[in-house]
Amino acid sequence: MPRELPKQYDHTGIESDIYAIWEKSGFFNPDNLPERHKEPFSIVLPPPNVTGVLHIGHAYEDALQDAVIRFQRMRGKRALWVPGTDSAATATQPKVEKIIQKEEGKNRHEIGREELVRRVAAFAKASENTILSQVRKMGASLDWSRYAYTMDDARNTAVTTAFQRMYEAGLIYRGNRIVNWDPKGQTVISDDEVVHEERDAKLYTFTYSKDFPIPIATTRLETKVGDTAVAVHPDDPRYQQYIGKEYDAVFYDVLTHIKVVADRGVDMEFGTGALGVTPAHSMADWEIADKNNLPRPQVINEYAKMSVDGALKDKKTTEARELIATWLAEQGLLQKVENIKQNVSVAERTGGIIEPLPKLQWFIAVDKPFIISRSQISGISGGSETTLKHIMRTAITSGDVSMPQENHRKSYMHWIDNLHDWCISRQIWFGHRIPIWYRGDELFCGVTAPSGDGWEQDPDVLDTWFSSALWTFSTLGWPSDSKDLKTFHPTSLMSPAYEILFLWVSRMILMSGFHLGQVPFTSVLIHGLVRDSKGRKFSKSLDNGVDPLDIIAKYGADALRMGLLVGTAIGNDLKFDESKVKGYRNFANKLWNIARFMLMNAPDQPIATTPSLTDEDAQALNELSAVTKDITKDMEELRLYLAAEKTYHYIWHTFADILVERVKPHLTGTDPVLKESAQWLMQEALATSLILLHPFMPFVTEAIWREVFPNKGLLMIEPWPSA
RNA sequence: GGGCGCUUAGCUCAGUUGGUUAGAGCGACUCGUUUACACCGAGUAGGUCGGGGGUUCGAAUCCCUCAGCGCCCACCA
Repeated sequence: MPRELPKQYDHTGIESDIYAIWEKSGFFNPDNLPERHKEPFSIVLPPPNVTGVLHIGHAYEDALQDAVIRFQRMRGKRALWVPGTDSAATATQPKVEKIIQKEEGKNRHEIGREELVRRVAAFAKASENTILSQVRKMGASLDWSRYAYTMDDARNTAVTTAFQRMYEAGLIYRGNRIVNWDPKGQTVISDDEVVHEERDAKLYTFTYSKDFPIPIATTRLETKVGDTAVAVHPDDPRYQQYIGKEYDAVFYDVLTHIKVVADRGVDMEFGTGALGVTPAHSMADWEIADKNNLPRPQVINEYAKMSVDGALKDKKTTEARELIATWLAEQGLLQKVENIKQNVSVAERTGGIIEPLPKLQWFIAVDKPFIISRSQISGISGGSETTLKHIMRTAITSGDVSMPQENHRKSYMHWIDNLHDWCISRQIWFGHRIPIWYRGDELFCGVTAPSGDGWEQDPDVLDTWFSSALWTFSTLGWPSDSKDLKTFHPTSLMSPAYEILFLWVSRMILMSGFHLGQVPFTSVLIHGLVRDSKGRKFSKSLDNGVDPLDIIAKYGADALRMGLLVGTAIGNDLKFDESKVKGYRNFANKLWNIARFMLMNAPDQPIATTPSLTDEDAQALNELSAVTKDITKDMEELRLYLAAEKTYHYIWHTFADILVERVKPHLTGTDPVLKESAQWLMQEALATSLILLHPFMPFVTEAIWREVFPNKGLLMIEPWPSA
């Protein structure tokens, strides 16, 4: 008796039912896959923020990676996709602090470190389920049994072990350096978290005192009480005669001692051609002072207030600037004041104006030679001398990590060339605390606290990217020599947004290279950002957000996945277009109706062996086989947008529009040969179509598969046609 | 200042190592109540591939140049 499907495909309900069936099957876990799945293929999900909600960018990333992992699984690979979440401490702690401030009127110092950390951790854990259930809604075939969290025990062990080993290798050191201090967030931030904003500023030209021969220009008068030198270009005829001379001056009410030094970095054209050197409050000046062995007094503190003794003490920097300007004018030392545009460094997260300060921080030395004990990276042999920077460069140039998008590869190499030591300490409380303990002059570095009394742990925590950098192997059991690590590392693919190429991708290469002598992944597919229909980034202030869950509710996850993937070359930004998603909802219905039609005209049982076929039907199957081959190649070479579009096109404009129409009379006619040939064609074309489309639209294809081939197993592990 | 891109139909974009009349989706227009589907079907219009020059038998594709747009990095005190 022919079965009959409803006239319309309704994704509501079906999607969660299908996901439950998949999860129950156990096939998300490669250990449960049938015998034929031998060769490993692994991806580690870029962990979303544990306190976050699924946004359209995640949806895109999930669609992309799930398509790849489903394809590889059907091809017979031992496919593993590892899920996880990130504590994202620098985002999470302030969030919780804000809540506490609002509800209890207390700041973090009133709460205390231990209690705050406990609360932040609890908050993070409580929000975990939100993001995880949302990722499930996308249809992501993640192995939940291997779920990892950056702050769970296994990952904590990995982090402290990694720190200890690098410390012992001499690659982690503590140093006094000018860092980007964010007075608002009360922490150091990395260069990558600093943004530059153009602001109006006043450029003051003045001399320190009446007998000081060289005028200098600055926008930051208040820092000048901390000057210890004036730098001029060695070839500058105006100032050559003064090089090496030293002067005393009472600047405002601070006794300063200024030496004139030569430095080729000084631009003779800018300002007066002379640079007032403030070693403690400028990166460039710090280096000049270092070269010339000059003192480096700090005159501004962590709260962006003056710390110099005298009348300026505890004044805000802006206030001190006004006071000094007035004083200079009164003394007749101020030559001119100009209004200029200036780029101000601002903390991306808090909006605080960066105050460069000298601070004791922990760093990873990227240029320091060390002996790598073992290495599988081409061009770096075990036991040879190398540097972390060299590893990061070689991983790409050797091709061990394939980064086929040339533009991204170029900017990666350019970034490596300009890379400085990585400051890994942060002055917040929630996060991986630096595994260093002090007792008097003693210092201990270890995975666990030292025994004995009087030890105090370093108060700082690690940059969140430190733990993220270990992610490909910390999720697979490292530091133990686990089976997973041996089987699935290096992972097969990493697919991050270009935003985090430097922050994350490069640092994974660094860590994996040092700790395992391996690359973390063998290929990188960098994707673009999802923007709104006008090409703007999604942001709260623009209120242009699109909630993927709303879209899923309206059109289904399958349609959303297609809408995100089709027609966008991977690596370029894409504009989110709801009408496109709607189109793929219609497509799901089209496919559903092909199946409906087929079932209406099908024999009771699927035909087991090829019957005698008409020439036309045989040719149609040959064409399908050619299409399959083409699509398979696109999938292998990660041209997912083409594979998806071609599949769509075949199903709608060849299968539905041409084949179905052509065989209709045969199916309803009386010639048994024509009829059986047509039935076979329908059955085969549908089966292949479902397989080809499954990586992109897993729900509707699996749902149809269950209706049409109830005696077969799950479509998600159906073998991909070998073509 | 250094680096990387983009400019193809009204809109959003493909075009996979240069190869026959440049493609898709959406939109527009015309026609269609055929029992798979109106979340549909049949069809039509629409592009000198940003401008100019060059290489080649052949260029949207390679080179030079001009114009416009964007991103990343650094940052002048």
